[in-house]
Amino acid sequence: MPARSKTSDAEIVRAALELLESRGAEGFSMADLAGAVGVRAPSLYGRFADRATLIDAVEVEQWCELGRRLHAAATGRGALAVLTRQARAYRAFAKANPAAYALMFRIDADRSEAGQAARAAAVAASLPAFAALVGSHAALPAARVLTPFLHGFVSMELAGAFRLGGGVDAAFEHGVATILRGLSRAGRPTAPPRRRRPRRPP
Amino acid sequence: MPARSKTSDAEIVRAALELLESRGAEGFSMADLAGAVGVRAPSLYGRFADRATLIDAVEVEQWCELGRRLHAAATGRGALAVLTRQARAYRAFAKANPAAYALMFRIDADRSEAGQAARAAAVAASLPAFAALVGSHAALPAARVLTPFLHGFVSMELAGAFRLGGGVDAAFEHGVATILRGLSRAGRPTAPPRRRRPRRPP
DNA sequence: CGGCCAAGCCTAATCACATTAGGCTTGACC
DNA sequence: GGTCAAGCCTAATGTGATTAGGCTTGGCCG
Repeated sequence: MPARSKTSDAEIVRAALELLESRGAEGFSMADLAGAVGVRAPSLYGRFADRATLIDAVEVEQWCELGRRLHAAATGRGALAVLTRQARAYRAFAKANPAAYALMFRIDADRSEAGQAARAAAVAASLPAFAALVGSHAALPAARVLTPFLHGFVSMELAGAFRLGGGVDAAFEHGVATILRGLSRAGRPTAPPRRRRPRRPP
Repeated sequence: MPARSKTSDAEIVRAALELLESRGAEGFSMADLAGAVGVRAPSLYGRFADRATLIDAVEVEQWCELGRRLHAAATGRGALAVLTRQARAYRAFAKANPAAYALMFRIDADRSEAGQAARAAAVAASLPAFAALVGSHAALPAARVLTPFLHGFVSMELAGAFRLGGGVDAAFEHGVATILRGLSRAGRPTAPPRRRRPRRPP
């Protein structure tokens, strides 16, 4: 590989994230990004097909990061405690990286393979705790109650909803607790078995 | 007012919404929009300061529309039934107008006054039902559990999450039911009174 | 009735970016 | 000591928002 690089894919992605966070999705230009890593705009196209691809790479990176944090929050025992910790980690991540977070959930844009995978991996981080809480059969439906709440809550928070007064932190804790309570009591989705431990000896 | 107009603010907003829905937020250009209402791009600037202002107007219009639908769904009695109906109306609206929905919750962009108000009005449509369910004291915290779930769910659905299998419709119903169950049983947020009907005779 | 004037449009710039074309340099490898 | 691909760069090109300046229309006032 002749001619040593002035930068790297990883550095570009990192710089892009930084720019995105500081100036918002608007005001983010290829030229600025290039400047941030010490090259000219056209040089970026040797590494990423176009702006969309680049942004996609940032998104993937952020899904991985979120996955890491959720895994980190999964230590300790007690499904309720773990899920609560993960919920807080999730919100903290979103608030610390609002632009990236917006990216991760932008509605348009077809996802790349890598994006799908990274997202799925992140989401999967909390499945074990759900399984412990409601049984492996009901884990996915249960995740589909808390996860949307988390996403909805932080995205509304970031979008500046919640202006009717009252503490936002308290509302969050209240929501998590309410949902976990609703989940742990009863609440089978369609028609799974009543209890775990199937296949008893005949 | 001399020189009769070829179009109107309202028609422009309507056309913009249509374009937005059909081509996505990208691919939406002032020139296309102008063409759709029979004028040239620069003429739009006589009515809206710039693209952002125009998009804002679309957003406000959509908040009003959502508010109308939620109000329409609020008929009939039984707080649980009303909230369930509103939840379905909410999801139906989002799925029918995905681009508009994305607009309504875009994270960046400072909201205009009108935007704030329209949003608040829409959100307020379900407060009475929550009050009936959990008492007026706890209505707001309760709304802040279900509403984020609704938003999170449909926005994840639109963003193409939920690929791990299982019926999405069923997951939605399950989520709504779970949360309403969690809310109706117990679940006071911070430290409000145990029961309604305060102020008993001394 | 004829002139005045603002509203509403239009055409022709201007500007900011993304993206492409074509070419120079460097250093690994022969 | 020459070859060649990687990695950059400068100079276009193209698209889309936005601005500048001017034409037309029709209500209204004398």
